[in-house]
Order: sequence, then C-alpha cells, then structure tokens
Amino acid sequence: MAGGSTTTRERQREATRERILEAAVETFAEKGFTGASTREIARRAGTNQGLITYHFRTKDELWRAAADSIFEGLGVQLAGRLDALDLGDPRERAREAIRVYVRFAAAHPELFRIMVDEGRVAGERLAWLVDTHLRPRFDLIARGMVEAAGVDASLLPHAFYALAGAASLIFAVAPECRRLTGLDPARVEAVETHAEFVARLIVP
Amino acid sequence: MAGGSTTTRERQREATRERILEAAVETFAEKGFTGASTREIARRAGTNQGLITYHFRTKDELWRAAADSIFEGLGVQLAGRLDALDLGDPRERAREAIRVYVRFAAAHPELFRIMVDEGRVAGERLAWLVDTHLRPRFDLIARGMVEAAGVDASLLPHAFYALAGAASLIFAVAPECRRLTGLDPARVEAVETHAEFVARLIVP
DNA sequence: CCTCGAACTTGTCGATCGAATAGTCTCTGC
DNA sequence: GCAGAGACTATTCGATCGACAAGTTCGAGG
Repeated sequence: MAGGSTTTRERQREATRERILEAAVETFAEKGFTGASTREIARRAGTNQGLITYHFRTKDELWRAAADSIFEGLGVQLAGRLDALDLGDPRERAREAIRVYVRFAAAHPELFRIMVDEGRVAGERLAWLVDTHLRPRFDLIARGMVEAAGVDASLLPHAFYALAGAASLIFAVAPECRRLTGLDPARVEAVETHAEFVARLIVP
Repeated sequence: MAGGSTTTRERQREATRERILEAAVETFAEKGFTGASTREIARRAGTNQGLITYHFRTKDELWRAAADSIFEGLGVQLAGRLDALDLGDPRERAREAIRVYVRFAAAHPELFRIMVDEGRVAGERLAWLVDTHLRPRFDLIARGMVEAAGVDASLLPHAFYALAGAASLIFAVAPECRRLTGLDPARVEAVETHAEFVARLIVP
C-alpha cells in the first residue's frame, strides 16, 4: 500500500487536514476546549466550518487529533536531542536535560497550556490525555529522575510537577510576563537564561 | 453610612452577592472566562441567571469582582502569616516564606488557574489583572527575593515564575495528578511534602 | 472524453450563550 | 398599615455554538 504514488487529490487532502490541525492546536492552546470555536479554527485555517466536520467528525475528535499532533512533536524533538548528550559527569548531564526541556517548553507552550486546561477537571478528555500521552512521558522522566538525579520515589510527583511548573509557566503566560515584568520570554536570550536558571535551581 | 444598622434587606442582598461571587470564583477557575456560563454560576449559587445581571451588570464585571475577591483573600492570609516569622536565620526564614506560599497555593488553586487562563492572550482583562492585582504582589515578592535571598535583579522574572510554577502547578491540576501519579495533592501530608520539597529546592 | 466519487461550500437546525425587559414579591420608612 | 422602593423571577431577544444535509467543484480511472 505504501508506495510513493501520491495523487494531487491525496496531497491536497493531507495539506488541508494539516492546516486545520495547526489552527486547532493554536486555538485550543489559546482559548481552551470550550473557548475555541470550530468556526474560528476554520477561519484561521482559511476554510469554512463544514470542512472540519468533514475531516474530523466532531470537535472532540479534532481536539484529540490536535493533542496527538502536539505530543508527536514532543517525542521526536526530545528523543533526538537527548541522544546527543552522553558525555560529561552525571550532574552536568542532568542539567543539560533540563535545559533541553526548558527550550522545548519555550518553543511549544501549547503543551503546558493544554495540560493545565484539561487537568483542572476530571473528565473523559483528561482520562484520555493521561492514559494516552502523559503516563508514558511521566514514566520516562521519573525513571531518569530516580536513576540519574537520585530522587526518592515517594517524591516523584512533587519533583515532576515542580520541574514542569518551573520550566514552563513563564512561557505559557508570555503576554502576562511581558506586561508584568517587561521581559519577553520568547526572546532567545530569555529562553537560555531561564534554562540556565532552572537547571542551576534543581541541580546546584 | 458606617454604623451597625444592617437591615434584613441589606443583609440578604450582601449574602446573595456573596453566594454568586463564590460560585463565580469556583466556575471561572474550573472553566475559564468563556467556558463558564452565567447560567451555571447562577445554578451553583441557587438562583437564576437574571439575578447576576442585576447585581453585576455584565459577565465581565462579575469576573472582575471574582478576581478582586480572590486577591483580597490572598492579601489577608499572606500578610498575617508572614508577620509571624521574624526569628531564625535568613535562609530558614526564606524557606518558611516559601512554605507559606505553597500552602496558600494548595488552599486556593483558583489564583493560579485564573492567572494562567488570562495570561495566555493579551487583552483588556489581562491588562486589568496585571495592573490592578499582579504588579503590587510581584513588587512585594521581588523585593523580598532581592533583599532576603540575594537574587540578581535581572533574574527576577525568572525566579518569580519558576517559584510560582513549582509551587502551584501540582495543585492547579489536582485531578490530573491523581490520575497520573495516584497522589492526591489536596491531602495535608501532600501539601506539607510539597512545601518542604520546594523550599529545599530553592533554598538548599 | 466523460462520468463518478471525493473534497469542499453553503445553508440550516436546535441548543445555549449574555443581556435586556417586564412583572412579582417582600421588606422598609413614614 | 400602607405606599413605594428595591430584591428577585420569568420571559424573551439576537448572536453564536456544534452538527448536519444538501448542493457544487474538480481531479482520477475507465
């Protein structure tokens, strides 16, 4: 089935789906599930609302596809970068892993935003999000924390959420940070400063 | 105006306003501004939707009143508790200040939730929130960080958001934490463990 | 070339949103 | 103890939501 034969039709279909998906990730990250309307997503994607129902049956399935898309990117980027750092002493390696995580959080604030949005109230979407995407990542990071950083197993939830919060919040509320402190967290120097700050915070 | 003479009418009016306000804080914290409907808030308060329009003119003003209510509580609680700790060495005092902050974040996750909700997109509500409530608190905490903990002024935004995120995230996404890790962050022992963890993290 | 199915557009449905209105009830001041 | 004001209810409005169904366009296979 694979083969390279992609007809014009297939290419356009996939391109349209991708445009809608990108707009969905953006909009869900900004407004949350209820706050984002399928009409606005369609407008950002440059089409109409009916086309969303056609490609993704419901708003709920569109949201799941958007979440899949976000976590897919996370997997690729983190895996690739973490392979590169195998030398140096364990503490420096832990610091570098944190820097990588902070840089990712800066580049993709959607992840943190959607986690906070859905994590507040128990429900079907939260259950799906945790079971499908969060648990595998958590297990991976937790193993690293126990083996490399020597974190006590009973403290794992605390360490995980403390790290996630310290690393991501400033980028998730970038407009607020700009107005409150004058610092634009999106600038490269700000990202590097934050990465170094959090790395030294957790591994002094 | 002052005087103690509160008629039955005045008492009931204030009691109703308070019930609506509590329901509003709850609902806005759970669903965000657009996700929360005035009808649901009225239902939680045990009245009808028209009464909200009567007491607070618009949904926007109700939201502002809810934010006022949250930050009023923050001011009272933090001020009272921080006065009590004047002895001990500076590092231990800084740790205790962090513990107080974590306990507050655990008791009032609404604060963090509303901050993240509104901080994502620049707008009128964010501008009002920052100028009215956030900036005074930030200046206070920033002064404490510079004077007591010796944080470099250029790192203040990073330190502020790292602390806020590390302290609050686990409580803001309590349902997610329960499902992901099995730990219920609302339990007293969990709060104290997190307080100690973050305090030792930032002031080793 | 031509038709057939897919990708896509347009229009509409019932439900629900925030807000405004008119009407009801109850406490208060004279 | 009665008239009036103010707290509260019931109803309705236009706008917008997600979902659906009918049309329109257009590239691919025979």
